[in-house]
Amino acid sequence: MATIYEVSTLAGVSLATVSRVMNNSAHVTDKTRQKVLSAMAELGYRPNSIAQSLASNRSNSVGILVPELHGPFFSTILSGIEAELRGARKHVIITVGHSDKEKEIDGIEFLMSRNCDALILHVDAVSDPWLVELSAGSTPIVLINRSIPAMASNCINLDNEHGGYVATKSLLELGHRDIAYISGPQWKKDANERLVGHKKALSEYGVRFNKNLMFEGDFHESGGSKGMAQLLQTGIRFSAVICGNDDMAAGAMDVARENGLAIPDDVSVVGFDNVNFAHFTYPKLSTVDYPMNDMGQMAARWVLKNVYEQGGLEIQNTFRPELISRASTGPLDR
Amino acid sequence: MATIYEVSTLAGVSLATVSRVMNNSAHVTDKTRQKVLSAMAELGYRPNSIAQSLASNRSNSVGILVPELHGPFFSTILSGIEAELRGARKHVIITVGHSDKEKEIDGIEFLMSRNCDALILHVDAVSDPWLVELSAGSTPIVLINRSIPAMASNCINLDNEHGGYVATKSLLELGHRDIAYISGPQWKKDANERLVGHKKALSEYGVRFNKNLMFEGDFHESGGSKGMAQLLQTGIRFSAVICGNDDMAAGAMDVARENGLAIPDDVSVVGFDNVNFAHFTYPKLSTVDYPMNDMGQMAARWVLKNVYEQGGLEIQNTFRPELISRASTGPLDR
DNA sequence: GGCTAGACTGTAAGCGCTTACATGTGCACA
DNA sequence: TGTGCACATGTAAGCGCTTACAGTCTAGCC
Repeated sequence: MATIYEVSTLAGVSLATVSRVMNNSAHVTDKTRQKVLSAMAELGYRPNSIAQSLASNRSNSVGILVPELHGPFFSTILSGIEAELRGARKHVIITVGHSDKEKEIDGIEFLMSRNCDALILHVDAVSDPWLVELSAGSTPIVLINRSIPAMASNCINLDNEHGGYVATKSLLELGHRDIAYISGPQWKKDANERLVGHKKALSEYGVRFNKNLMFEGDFHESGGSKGMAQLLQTGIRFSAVICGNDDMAAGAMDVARENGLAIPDDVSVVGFDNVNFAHFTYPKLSTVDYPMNDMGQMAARWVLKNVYEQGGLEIQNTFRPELISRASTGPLDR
Repeated sequence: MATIYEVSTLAGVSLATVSRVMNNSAHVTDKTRQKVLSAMAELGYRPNSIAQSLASNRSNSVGILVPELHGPFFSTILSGIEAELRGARKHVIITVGHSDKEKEIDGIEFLMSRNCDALILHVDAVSDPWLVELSAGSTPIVLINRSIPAMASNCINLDNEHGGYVATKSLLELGHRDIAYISGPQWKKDANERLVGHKKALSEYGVRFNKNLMFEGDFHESGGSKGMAQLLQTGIRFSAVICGNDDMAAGAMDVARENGLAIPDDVSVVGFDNVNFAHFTYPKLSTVDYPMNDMGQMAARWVLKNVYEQGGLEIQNTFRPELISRASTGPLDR
């Protein structure tokens, strides 16, 4: 691979001039520029971005950390980030945290050691104070799907509480009063906030939260299955169930059907996230729309604006989810 | 951030010794090693991997290019790659090609300019000869889901033809003879090979391929919908339809149902890929299992073996898909 | 013609590491 | 005591760029 040195000798100019042409960083006469450009073309020169990065202390790459790579949720976020950054000729280095504290820290350290210009993190396990401290360092940090007051402007998050609220309210409006809830793991903030919204809606309608109608799942399909199985076993009557995400909703619907329940006639089901398969389920799942792609895009835009100083960009820190009403919910009729 | 220089002065040794401790590259007395290690710990030192990479011409990172980031298919492949590489403390830099020639080349050039030690590519648009030439360069290349005889040992691929074959054969065995086919874009190799397998099975059973029962889709849900709509419009009778992938199968099933057809009683449907939502559809989709995770893992393993010289690894270049029989297919009864 | 400002280009010192080579040390052996 | 050798450590030259600073050249002015 040709180096800048070879380009400079072929063009008959100095290294510095070649560098200037590459970076448009100073006045270079058109004639010189042409010489350099044609030398580059002749040699098929491409700058070594590692060397650029070392010399300039800027890598034009943004580090991303997500809990998982597979599954529709995070891949859609990634897609939003990548598309936005790619348009600005920046690139992504992706790491996985598995919602595990050590792995998250390890991943972040790796990204920092790669001189990333900024980090976009979807972390679950590390603590708020740790993140606040991290963000006080020299590498800008954006948090996605997490809200920390001390660094609010670095957070791109969903109003999960509102999501939980609208999900529940939609059922209340349909006349349901005995509403079960299969939550995500409560140590995850988003799962917890959704539950808070649920309770808020209940209390607005004067319905008492019945903790026997709640099951704490794991955000996976199997958690939904288990949850539904357990709820049915209690023998307590319920006409609707809200699930912390769509995966669990799918599991819950399966088990409900296996137990001879018709959806939505016997039990209405609401999910959360509106992932790609939500409209493939049977019946098609009513769910709370999580604008993952948009939020990924917004996180990337934050970086473009605050790190790469691109002008004219509006940042929206909080997204308000809406209910997507499909066929898995119906009015209470008895 | 502390540099190796600060570590060396604090430990009272030379730069070279610190480097040796980091890389276990030569004999260093235990006493010296301890001094260095504690100096590192005291300073919270982490090596700058950009500088390491420039000096050693090795980046410990593997470049990945996939057509898309969103959707279950590629994200599962990525997940397989990342997990395997992560275990070996290697990292991934991910780029997207959008099945567009220019973007694919651009992405590959970016990855090479980042000094990736190897590239794992899922490319659709660039030509075989171009890839052969690329792979003759100094950066090792692995192709995933593509088979080029001239570089067969660098290819990790699915026997797509066999997949198309088993899908069709399963229907033939159920008694179907009028079998429609909604293919992927025929310029994509995998789509084409699946079709070849389909025809092969037909001819084995003495059934003529009817090109009026074929529709060329785009691998997206909407392509499946369009395909089914068009097939129904022809008025030609068919009792089963095979789709080039699961997304199209989902679209096709929807349209079939909208037209009053029962699945599988009026029409059997088979998909391809077995993506995450295949068992969420109604009825649950019979499909050809594409071991995306395993293949991603295998591509990563190839790199571990051939680039990072990790011993004891078996490479399997071709994977043979199997049919997953679910509820969307049934015997022909008339 | 001599002078100066401003535009262009070159020189060289790093960025934080790795590594070939040189040097130093201690020990076994004759 | 001298020799040779293996092991431990240091020295310094890069890796391919960026960029502060210095130098050269031209045009415009008195």
